[in-house]
Amino acid sequence: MRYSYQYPHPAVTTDCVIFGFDGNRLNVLLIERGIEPYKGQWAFPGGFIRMDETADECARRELREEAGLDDAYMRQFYTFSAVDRDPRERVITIAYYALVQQRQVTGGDDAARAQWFALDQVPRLAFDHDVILRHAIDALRRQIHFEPIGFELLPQQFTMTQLQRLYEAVLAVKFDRRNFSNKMRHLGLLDELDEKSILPNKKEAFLYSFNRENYAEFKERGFRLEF
Amino acid sequence: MRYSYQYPHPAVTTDCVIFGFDGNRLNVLLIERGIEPYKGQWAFPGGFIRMDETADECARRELREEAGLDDAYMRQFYTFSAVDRDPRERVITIAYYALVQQRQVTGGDDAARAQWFALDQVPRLAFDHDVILRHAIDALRRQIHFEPIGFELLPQQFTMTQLQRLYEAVLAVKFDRRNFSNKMRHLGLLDELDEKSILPNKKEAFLYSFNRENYAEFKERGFRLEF
DNA sequence: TGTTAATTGCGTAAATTTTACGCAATTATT
DNA sequence: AATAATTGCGTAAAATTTACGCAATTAACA
Repeated sequence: MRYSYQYPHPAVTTDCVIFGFDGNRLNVLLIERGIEPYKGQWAFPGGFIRMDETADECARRELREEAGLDDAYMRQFYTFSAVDRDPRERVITIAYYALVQQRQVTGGDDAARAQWFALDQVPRLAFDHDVILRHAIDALRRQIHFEPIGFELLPQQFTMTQLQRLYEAVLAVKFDRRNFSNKMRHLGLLDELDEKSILPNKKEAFLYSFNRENYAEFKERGFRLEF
Repeated sequence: MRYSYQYPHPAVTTDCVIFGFDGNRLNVLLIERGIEPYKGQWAFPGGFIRMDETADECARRELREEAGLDDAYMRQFYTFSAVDRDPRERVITIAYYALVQQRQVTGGDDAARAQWFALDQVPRLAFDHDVILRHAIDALRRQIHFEPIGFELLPQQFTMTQLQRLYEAVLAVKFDRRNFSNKMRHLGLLDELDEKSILPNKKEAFLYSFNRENYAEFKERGFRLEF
């Protein structure tokens, strides 16, 4: 008991919902807790903020320490402050979601066990992390309308079908293959590459990459897919 | 110095950007600080979170205490955590914006002085509140595409022109009067009332009100105005 | 009181975008 | 060799967006 204040202070943590895309479905990376409370249950990587780091830095550090992930796309989406969301003490958590290429991480490292779960197979989570997950999905869906966020989930080069599967997975809808392709190509967000893909069990297809020059403008002006 | 912890805890506050609409422009309500730091400078109403209240409750309490506002529409939009954003100690603030009918509040009450400022006439603000304001405007613009948020800023009954002015003020664009009206009426979001308005210096016009039944669906599915 | 300007209601034609498909060519599977 | 899946390239119809016209009413002002 070494740090004292005139008024009570809550503890502050960051938690990070990590979304990955396996080419077909959207998944989340969970960590099995090694300590109480909720020992043995699944939770998002996260931890207490240090006095010399911002929330962004904290979230990024936890991501590295607990999930072995560097350079992930991250976004703060909500701060959860229910009074009794942590049994130990008053803890307010600043929640982020991250988008990563799923193959980057397979197992976690260190002591903790990390595992990918499909969105409809997520077990009961520690703390109020169920609530946090629901909010994260909502935030991601909202964001995907305004920003070409999905590109963070795909490899540098991808086929149109891969891109479509991603959008379908995030928004939980189905698009017409030809219309999706037409719309995407006319948006100017993609560069059509000369190469073609060689994917297992697939016919070869054109490869695309993300056009960084137009990225900023689409972030500003927003863009929307039919649905 | 009466509250001690094993690890250092940051202080946590909420701050609230209050948007009002005067029929023509979007304004923010600022409070002149009566105490150090930044005494005499303008800032958003806000204050330290209590251990028995959520951030939502805290923001609502501060709104009532400092701006005399009850029942405002409020929304958390970002948490600011720069290490030295407060000269006193490490303070993390959970930021909200509120939408109110501007006539509800004129002057603040209590000791503090409250005043409406047009967005382009906001003075230098205390702390990092300039940054917070910028983020709040961005968040509001983003939100207005998905949710019929603007209705919180208008009286129960309003004319189509009033609604258009509101959207124009928030998005900083101009719409064609006839197209705006057509689109809005076809959206099904409005109830056309039998009454007509009697506004000063205006020709009488039909009054509309917000159709609460369709509100939820539009929150879900989103809707977008041309621009 | 007469004239001008602003405001409102009600259109409509053209341009653009969305939507719903067809069809042939290539590749994997059996 | 036959069948199914995948991809590329269209196109016509439907729906929406965009850019205006025009008359009627009210306010403002000479």
